[in-house]
Amino acid sequence: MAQYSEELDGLFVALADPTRREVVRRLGRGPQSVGDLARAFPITLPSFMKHVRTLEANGLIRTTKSGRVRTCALRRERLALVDGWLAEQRRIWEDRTDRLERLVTEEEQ
Amino acid sequence: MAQYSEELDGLFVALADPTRREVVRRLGRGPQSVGDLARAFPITLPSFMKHVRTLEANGLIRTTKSGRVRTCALRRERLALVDGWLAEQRRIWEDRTDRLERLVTEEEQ
DNA sequence: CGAATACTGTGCCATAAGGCTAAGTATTGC
DNA sequence: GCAATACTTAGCCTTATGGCACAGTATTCG
Repeated sequence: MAQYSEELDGLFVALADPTRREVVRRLGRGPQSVGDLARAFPITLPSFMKHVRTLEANGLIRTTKSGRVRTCALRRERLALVDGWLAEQRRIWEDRTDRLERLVTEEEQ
Repeated sequence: MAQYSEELDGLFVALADPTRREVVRRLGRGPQSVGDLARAFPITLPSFMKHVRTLEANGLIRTTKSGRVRTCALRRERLALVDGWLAEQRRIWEDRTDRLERLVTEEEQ
């Protein structure tokens, strides 16, 4: 099970929930308070807060509290890690097709 | 909760497990039988088969049975959907920074 | 044909995930 | 200061997830 990454795992788990993915989408437009975000979803605040905590625990967002308001902001550099994993898969696949092509070319000779 | 996609949801859920992510990685190098794949993991075959079924149900792999051997192959075009979602987030963020920059530029005048 | 191989199906189990209500706590506005 | 606001905490519930053992089916090999 080479190449196991707990970090990547958390990121994918965090993104595996539609509510959390939508939060990420909204935060892409800029920071927002928990309350403002929550209003967009059909679940209770405590339930919503769990998602916020999950996102923060897995590093996808950063939150700060000022007075009674907690503000959330996206951490783009962490989304880049997911991107990196996908890029790796592409690279593996491309290496493979390159090898296959060489093989076919050689056989054609 | 605009923009909800059950398809994307399945893809992220499928990729949220390290075993399944590793299977995807291995299949990037080319198709492989369930048995050959399973040997790389410290779980029983029935447990491993669940992962295979999850991957197939969410469209990340295709499997075919010939004789008593089931062969798995990666569906790259489906990984591209995940890529697409990430690209969208990047686009949203870039639009936003463009707007912010315009704002800053205007204020500087 | 009989044994070995490669899954497949069933049922059980423990934990985690995601939701809720109800009751706090800390700030802010009147 | 008192009420409203904006979370927070706690506890509970249901379903989903990931793992297991054990037994079965279908192919293939000697």
